[in-house]
Amino acid sequence: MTTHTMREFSARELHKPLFPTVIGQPIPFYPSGTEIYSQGEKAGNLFQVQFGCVRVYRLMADGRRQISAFHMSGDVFGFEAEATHQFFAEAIGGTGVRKILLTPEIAASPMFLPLALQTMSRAQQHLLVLGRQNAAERVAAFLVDMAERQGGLDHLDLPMPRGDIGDYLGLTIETVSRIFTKFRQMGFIQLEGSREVEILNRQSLQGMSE
Amino acid sequence: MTTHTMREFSARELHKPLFPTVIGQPIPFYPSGTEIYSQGEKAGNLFQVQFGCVRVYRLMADGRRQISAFHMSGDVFGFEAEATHQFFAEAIGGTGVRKILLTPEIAASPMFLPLALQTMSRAQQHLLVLGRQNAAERVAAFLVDMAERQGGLDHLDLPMPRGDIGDYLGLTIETVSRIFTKFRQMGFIQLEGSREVEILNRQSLQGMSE
DNA sequence: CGGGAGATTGAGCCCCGTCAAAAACAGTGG
DNA sequence: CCACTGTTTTTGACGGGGCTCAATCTCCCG
Repeated sequence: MTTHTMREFSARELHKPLFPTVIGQPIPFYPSGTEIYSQGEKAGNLFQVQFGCVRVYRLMADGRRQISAFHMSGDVFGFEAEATHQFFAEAIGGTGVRKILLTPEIAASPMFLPLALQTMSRAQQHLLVLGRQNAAERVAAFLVDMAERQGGLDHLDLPMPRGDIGDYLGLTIETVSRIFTKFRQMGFIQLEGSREVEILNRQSLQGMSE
Repeated sequence: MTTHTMREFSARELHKPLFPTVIGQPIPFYPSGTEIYSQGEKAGNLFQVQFGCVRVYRLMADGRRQISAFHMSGDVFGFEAEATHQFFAEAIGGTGVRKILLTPEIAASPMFLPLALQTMSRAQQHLLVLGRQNAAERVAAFLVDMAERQGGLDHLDLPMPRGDIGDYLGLTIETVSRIFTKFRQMGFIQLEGSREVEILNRQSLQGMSE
């Protein structure tokens, strides 16, 4: 594990809180790869990403992994139907995560239900991708989704490594890499390093993922 | 479309209502294959299955279909993050569905959130199946899940045709059929017609789907 | 008994997973 | 600034699981 410097963040860097934060707590900083919660742990808190990115996933006994969602700046996650967490949540790269104590008042707040339903809706949308789309369509859908979530610009950052993308899309790391190469050769995207993507032909990507 | 006789159902046949029903409405009966709601339609109602079975699905432009859930007697469905439905819901076989007007009081009821979260949780669980399990594991998971939802007995009814199972599991109808045959040959299940399954070796099925 | 929908079975192929190696990249210390 | 090391990504060769196409079978109902 690489060492990281804990630091305080200025208010301007941080997302506007949707709910009151636990009083007196500094925004916790999670170094790359560290656990936010784990399967079996008692649930009952929500989390809001302030900066960075979080992966939420399940593991099978033999190590196969399915990432059910990536959460980016502003996203609220940690909704659970059970009393204990059914998933693992980990920071991807250094990530700031605000913890929200899940009180009855917050559960009754008008912000709460729409956020829970958004998590549901994203999962349902992703079922179509995993169940019925081929590798190229999955990667295209992923790029379009990431671009939208980063403000709809043509330039986007991928905070996560290829392995995470594969485990999110139900593909292997090699297949993801091959599709990226293919899209580059077809002139759909341009890569600047492995984590930065320039979308050159959004039409084609969008059409492919529908 | 086959013709069906509309009839009234005695109170004993019906599930105990979780929420008050729309006054004066008889429980609607949906003949096999009929639409309950469709994509783009205005959302804002919940539905509770009284008997029979419902499939909720999405379609791609080229006709590929992903069933995101089956809903059986007692289940509540129709939760949406948006103002319009993002899915189609259809009866499988003759099905009774109670409509629940989604008033602010019901949305605030203590029953409501857990039901919404259960829909979310089921979708997330299904992501692992679609993303990371092979055909045999998917069918095993499906059988175990259906058995649990029918009271944990070793005998279970499959209200839906093979095509629906395929579109739920992200497989073709042929692959589903082949796996059923394989499980029969391995002594895991016994088939009585195509819609009734006797589970002979639950251990193996369960172990396969974990 | 006949007709039709659904289910099963078979043959062949292709997409994507597996295994392996090379290349690109990042970090560390000299 | 560069050499060294470990990690991530890319690329290649190959095989297999599941899809496609097609034929047959089973099960209902009339």
